[in-house]
Amino acid sequence: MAARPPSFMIAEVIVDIAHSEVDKIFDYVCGEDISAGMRVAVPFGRSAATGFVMRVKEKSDFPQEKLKRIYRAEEDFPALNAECLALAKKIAARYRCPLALTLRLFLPAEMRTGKVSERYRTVALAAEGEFDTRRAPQQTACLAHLKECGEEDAARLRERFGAGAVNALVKKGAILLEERRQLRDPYRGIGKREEVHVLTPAQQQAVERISQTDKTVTLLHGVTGSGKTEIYLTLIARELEAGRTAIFLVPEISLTPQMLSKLRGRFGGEAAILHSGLSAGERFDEWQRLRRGEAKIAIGARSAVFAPLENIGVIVIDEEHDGSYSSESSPRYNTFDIALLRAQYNGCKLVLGSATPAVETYRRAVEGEFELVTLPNRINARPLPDVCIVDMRREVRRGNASPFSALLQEKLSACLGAGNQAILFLNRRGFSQKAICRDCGYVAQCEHCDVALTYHREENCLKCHYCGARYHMPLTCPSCGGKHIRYMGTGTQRVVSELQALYPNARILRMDVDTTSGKEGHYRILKQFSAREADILVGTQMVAKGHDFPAVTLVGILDADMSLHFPDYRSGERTFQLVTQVAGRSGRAEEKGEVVLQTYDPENYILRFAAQYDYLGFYRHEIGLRAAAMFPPFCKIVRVMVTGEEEKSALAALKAVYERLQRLYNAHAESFLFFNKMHAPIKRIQNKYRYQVLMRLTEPALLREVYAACAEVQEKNVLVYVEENPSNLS
DNA sequence: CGCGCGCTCGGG
DNA sequence: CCGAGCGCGCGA
Repeated sequence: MAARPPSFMIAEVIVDIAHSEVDKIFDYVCGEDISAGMRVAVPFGRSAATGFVMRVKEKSDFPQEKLKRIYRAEEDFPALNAECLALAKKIAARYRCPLALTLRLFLPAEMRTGKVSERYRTVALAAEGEFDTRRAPQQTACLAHLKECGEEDAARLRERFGAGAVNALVKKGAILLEERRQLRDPYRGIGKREEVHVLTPAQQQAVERISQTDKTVTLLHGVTGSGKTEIYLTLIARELEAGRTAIFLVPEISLTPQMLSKLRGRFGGEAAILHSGLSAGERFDEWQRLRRGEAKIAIGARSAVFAPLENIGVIVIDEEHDGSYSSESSPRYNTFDIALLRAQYNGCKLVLGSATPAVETYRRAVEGEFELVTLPNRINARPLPDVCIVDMRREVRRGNASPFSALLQEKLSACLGAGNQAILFLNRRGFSQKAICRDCGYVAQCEHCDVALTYHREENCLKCHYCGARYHMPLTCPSCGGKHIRYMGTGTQRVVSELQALYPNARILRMDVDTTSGKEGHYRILKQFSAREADILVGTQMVAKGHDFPAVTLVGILDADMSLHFPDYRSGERTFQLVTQVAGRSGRAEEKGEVVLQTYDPENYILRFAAQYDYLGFYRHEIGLRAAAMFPPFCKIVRVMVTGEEEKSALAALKAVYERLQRLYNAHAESFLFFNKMHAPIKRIQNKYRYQVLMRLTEPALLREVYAACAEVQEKNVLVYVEENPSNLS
């Protein structure tokens, strides 16, 4: 006779406490009802904790008598599947963070805190057979009603016929009560079932190339309006037909109701939406639908990459260049990295889409690591708007001190005269930080780093955020000797007041952080503008994304180069993306659009290429510069941040981590382009002192050691973390 | 992370 | 000699 398996098992548990001290496996005794991936309640120390079952085994190496028993399972199903468990381990190893932290990524936060559970409603059904209700007219009526409509919500029944009558009927056995799970359904009713669109030959070809390539990753590079979305939807639909699932990722802000309606229209209830705008209950239920396999497509911002799906057929990352795909808190994962792991695990395709791909992504495509599919034409061959570059230095010389060039004023008048709408875009990135000469366009730069210097008001000096060098403020321009050196751009408020003076009859809407409170605020303003309650919309970055305004025929970019000299190696790339995106707001309907691009640097190659919609030209130029200066993708910029409220302990931690890193530097000096420790450019944020060790590495494998060094010096009161190619060096 | 144990120091 | 304060290490 075969040996019977033991009636109890051992569960390997990670307690849900995000601390390196308890980041290890604890063995517990459990029954047959416990399986890997389940959340469980366990005795821990002198109290209880929740934990994740990583594995179930037959025998423990830990002394038998010391083992305790799991109290219970938190749910009757494993919250995490095998893939999620494997992924959580990989992410924890890569970013050197406690496993509990990465396991949490896979669950809706509400589930952990226990504040949310499934919602049930009670349904009443009429039972078979005859029941005596002769002396109770309410009961008779109730039963008749129930027989007629088959079933009814119990609460409504009580409301109508009285709780007493209903309870009596239940007691008699005339009514059966049944608990049913009820889903809180966000966006119920939006999106009508749509006919499947017929693809253009170019779209069809793109779909086939993506399906047939043997590369895991495809970069779909298509100009605005080239129909990328329809390609994604077709790929997703194909996978669903084959019985697989899909993840569709979009940048944080682009989950507009328009987009949702389109997806719902195409996929109906098979699409589950995960994003921050949902209520806790809704998010929990959408997650639950995915986990149970009731929904097959997860749509959402970066966190949706952790969707509880199995058998994934395709993962799409739309607008792949968008900064919101990088996490800003621990673990600072990159959505692409996670998506790639999942694609490899599932043996499926990962599609990256953009009109303006990140330089690093495009390089990986041209180098052959990714399949590159290009859509050079708009779907109905409608031309892109013409872009006029205006030299603002000439405007200043002519005595025009207003934020609007003569050309822009002329075109604005024509636009408003024709009854159309206009958008004025104010590029506030790097606002009030750089020193620019209003006469010749000179921008103060660091001697060693080839990036613009940042003006520090409190010390009245210019600093380089890359090497920490300090410079005196120039009184006269070193280039032309002029005295009109300015430190500030123009705020939206001033633009609006000057605009109103020029066009007293125009209805002007302003959109920036001051006028928008939360996401609702954005939305309200965009809706107003869309409903043509205003003629001109003045705004910052926010106006660039989402939303079609068919009546907009003119876009003015007031200071296109404000983001150009931002102290970030990606400032050129960002400017190109921004200009392309803003220009895309003009002329969406029949009428051709126009764009006026104002700049103090009209010769700038980025603006030239952007005005021509020449991504390839931009890329070739930019990659050459990056190679010459040894910036990413030819190196990795790594910043180790040390922050803490006590200056002393923060400094001690900085010293400790610097010592370890210095050893690494000494051993691999040839792989370091730069290595230094210093104050972070902003020395204190929210009462926390900030120090940093800045490195530029040519050998990415050294990153592991950097993470290790940080994990070693991690202690309480101080936070030590690693940023890879940080987008914001403040 | 949260707790208790034990070491240390100060008071009468 | 005893009590309060804090730092360390444990938790299965």
